[in-house]
Amino acid sequence: MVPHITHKLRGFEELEEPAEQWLAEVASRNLRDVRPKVDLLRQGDCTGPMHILIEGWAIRYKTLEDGRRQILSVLLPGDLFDINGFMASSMDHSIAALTGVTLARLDNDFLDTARREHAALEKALWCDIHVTAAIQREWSTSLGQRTARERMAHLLCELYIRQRQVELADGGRCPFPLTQIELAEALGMTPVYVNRTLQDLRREGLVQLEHKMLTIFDLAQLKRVALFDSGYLKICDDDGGASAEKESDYAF
Amino acid sequence: MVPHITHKLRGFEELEEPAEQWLAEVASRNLRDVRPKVDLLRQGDCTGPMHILIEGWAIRYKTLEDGRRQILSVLLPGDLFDINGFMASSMDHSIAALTGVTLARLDNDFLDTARREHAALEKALWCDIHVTAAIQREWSTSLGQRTARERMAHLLCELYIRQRQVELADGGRCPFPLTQIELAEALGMTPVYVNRTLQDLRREGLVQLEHKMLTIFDLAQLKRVALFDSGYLKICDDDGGASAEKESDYAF
DNA sequence: CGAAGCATTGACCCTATTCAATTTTGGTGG
DNA sequence: CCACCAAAATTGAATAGGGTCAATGCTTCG
Repeated sequence: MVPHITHKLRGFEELEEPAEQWLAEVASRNLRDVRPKVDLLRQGDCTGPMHILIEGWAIRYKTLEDGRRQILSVLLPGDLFDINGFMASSMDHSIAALTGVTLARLDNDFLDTARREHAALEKALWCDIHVTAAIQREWSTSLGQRTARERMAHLLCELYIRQRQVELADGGRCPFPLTQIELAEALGMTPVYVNRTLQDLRREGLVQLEHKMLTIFDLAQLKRVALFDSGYLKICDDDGGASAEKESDYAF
Repeated sequence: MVPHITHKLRGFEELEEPAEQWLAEVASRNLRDVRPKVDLLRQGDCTGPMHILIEGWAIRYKTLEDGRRQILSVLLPGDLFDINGFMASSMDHSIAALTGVTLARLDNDFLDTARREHAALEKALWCDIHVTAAIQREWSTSLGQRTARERMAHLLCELYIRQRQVELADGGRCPFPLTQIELAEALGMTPVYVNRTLQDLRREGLVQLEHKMLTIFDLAQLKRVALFDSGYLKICDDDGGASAEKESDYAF
């Protein structure tokens, strides 16, 4: 049973067998389960140790004094946080479990050990950090420049492709536990308009969203709608007419 | 003549004399001047070596296929880029000189040397990276949740305070070379509305923006308008009624 | 002194918000 | 298995925040 993070890191660097074993081991030690909606780390807290999200979805978010909330990014199985947290400073944002989640807490020497003993893996970790920052920038671009419809399409593409990278999506279908309210907080729009926007996309036969599952009927077209430029995720990102076929063709 | 970056890093960690000397030296070697509006690094390029921005302003930005452009952040004197660039991957965004700028190119072993020989300085560099990421998140929050007026006020606060950290601002006044068009691209709004928003803030006696200089008449009030929570910059951030007085009181 | 870029203004319009009501879903306990 | 409740999804109508278009004035700089 290969953990999700391994799939993701393989996309960045070829990993040696010992590195994969070590990774699988640290990803199965110090596990902790957290119930849905619980904050893992709150704005103002001291930063904690590094973690891998093993199962479930989490979010980073920021709250304004008056209660408005912006979801800053979505953490999927295989994602790391908080890197760099080790330098005692305080959190500028919060992290919360969206669904029930399982976390693996990493030892403080995780990065050092990776550097010393598994060079390729360390490089892959840096790539991952780099991609994480690129995702953040893409969100800014979406929020600043894309219309509601484009933003929605873009987020659906991102979350589908990122899940595909960790083997959680296939044939145009993937888990999608975000409520419309949460989508609204991520996209900087109102729940009402999220609903209407989703209906438009559905009516056009592009996507379907029910029972916490997303189905993308036409990924290529959805990407066109989103002005989605896959470069920033730097990995497998084929599409082809029907998203069910042609699941290969890595850009890396 | 202490370089701007030294002022900033001092805000994060007490620096030893040898560290400061080394920093001043690397900040004065391998200098390069670039004219206004020139791209330093373009979307799709391979990432280059690390640099310090010595003088002038630069921007990170991202362009959509159809030409829409989002400014992702503003680089001020003393800012570093691109950290982590060393791992051969391609740029997901561009960096351009906004004004004429002076850059110092850093050797590839810059971070390693810092780690080996100037521990406090290395820590300060990590803090800086951390703050840079926090700024990015704050922009997302602005773009997603704040109104045009709040966003504008917030950006003015940010750029004033960041300049104060590198001794470029004082008594409510600082350089401000952004055009209204560029402000629009940073704030995700149109130039026309930027103009109207600025006029509102001016009419209320909060700010003035002319001859590439920003004057903030009432920082405390401007922050209130912006829902500005200074924690994310983790440094000097007093205000007090009139922003001209009481330039002390560090939060770090 | 001319031209290009930037700032400003007015009028109109549209995307997305607000408010409020209704229906559906999912989870819980009896 | 059904009844119940809270949370989420959906709908409609009215509205506002900010965009669009187009014209004019102002700078700056070669």
